[in-house]
Amino acid sequence: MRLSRYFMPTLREAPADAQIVSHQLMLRAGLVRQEAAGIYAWLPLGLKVLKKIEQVVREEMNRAGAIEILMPTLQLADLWRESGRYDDYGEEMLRIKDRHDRDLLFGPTAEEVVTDIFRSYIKSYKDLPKNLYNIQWKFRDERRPRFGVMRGREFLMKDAYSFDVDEAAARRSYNRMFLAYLNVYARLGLKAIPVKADPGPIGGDLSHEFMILADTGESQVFAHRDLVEMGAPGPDIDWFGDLEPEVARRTSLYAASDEMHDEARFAAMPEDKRMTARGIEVGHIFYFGEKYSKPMKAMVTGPDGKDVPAQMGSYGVGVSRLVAAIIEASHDDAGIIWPASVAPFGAAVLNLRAGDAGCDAVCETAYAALTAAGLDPLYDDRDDRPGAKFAAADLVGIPWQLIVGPKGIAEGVVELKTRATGERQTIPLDAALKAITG
RNA sequence: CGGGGCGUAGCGCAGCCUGGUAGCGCAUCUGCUUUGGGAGCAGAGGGUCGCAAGUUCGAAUCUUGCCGCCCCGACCA
Repeated sequence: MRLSRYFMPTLREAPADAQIVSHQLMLRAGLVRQEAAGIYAWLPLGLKVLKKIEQVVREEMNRAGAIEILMPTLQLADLWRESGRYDDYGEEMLRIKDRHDRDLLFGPTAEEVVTDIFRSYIKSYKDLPKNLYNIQWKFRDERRPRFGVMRGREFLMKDAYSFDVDEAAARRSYNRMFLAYLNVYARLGLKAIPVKADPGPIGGDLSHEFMILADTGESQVFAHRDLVEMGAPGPDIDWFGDLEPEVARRTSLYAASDEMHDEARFAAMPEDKRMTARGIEVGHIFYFGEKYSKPMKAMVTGPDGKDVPAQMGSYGVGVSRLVAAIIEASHDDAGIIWPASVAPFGAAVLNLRAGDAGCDAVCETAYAALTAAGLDPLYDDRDDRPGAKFAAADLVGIPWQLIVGPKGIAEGVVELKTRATGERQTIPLDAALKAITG
């Protein structure tokens, strides 16, 4: 993309409304524009990042055996009356009437809809397990939206729903999502730790929140230090084999957020292993059994010929929240530092003297080569000063900056800067291209 | 929802206390000079001062109501 033809409105100063660094940088780098409290328009750069995160989530869900569908944002109130949640959900639910005076709502989540889909088609234990997910906009009319897209009212969520014939099978479904989530965060360059979460009225131990560590996190996290560095299981595990040992290895170490914190257990750990930090919740998984299947009569016939309600679990990832969370975890004074997996462009070509024949020619060559290599480069061909280009490239956080100026041209070299480290090398163009394309 | 703060040009702010018809920086446009970390000079455009009512000869400024946004808290299957 040539920047002269693109739409990337950057701001030198952050709007006063933005208090936390990710929100400030998202506005300054032109990722989003606020339309109302907790409601944002996604500008080109922000949309690219959002789509990339979405794709990582999609790939890891698919790998773990989940199947993508797309459910509507507007849902019928009648379904929620079946589950009993229409009255329970309260003011957070945005309620709407259509022209026939029929009650609709903007979905804050989709248990009812997915259960309705499931019960319409699946009747036998032989068709289980099933895990259906979608990546769709949700609306929760939060009392106090804040921190930009971190806690918006409208937000993009990946929500998956598992269906099994009994609790043991549901636990296996749960384990698949548990490990798949760790892979998602690892691919996004995040260190996520699974913490024990409040399982709600169902009880048991099958509920975890995934927290990434950042000073601006809304939750306090207490955890065994080793969990942070344990890493993800990777894509090559046997997803439909026995995952229990792999999950147990990660859940046996202490980790809890404030509401589940057990000071005695925490204090029992060696002092150098105790870690206290702020965390951002970027995922929540749990098993809730028959909570929806029973009232909504989502029944399957078991091997013994008897009908039982499906055992369900649900698994959420805040996709739009992850954009902010990644920035919180990865930035410096100059701007955002995107992990390569979600960077809006793979590399930037900075023409320090647009209009100079030599600079133009080298930049065009580099731009074509990077495009051909699939890097999706951003070419800053604007008639502007070098300082403005450096500042913009740093701000929007593109991993590689290929800097082309008249000084280097005279000596047959360009400069290659790595955004994350600030490291620069002055080398011939072909060497720079090779370094970028690997 | 309780508490606090703020709404003045696209962004950041001053002016308000003590009423006299709106200003600064950045950004934008034009010209010239510049060109390796957000350039300099000269000129130009852009504002129902959140909305409404009131007080007053006169309101960005004082009063009242409403709306919007932000922060803290509570809340967050």
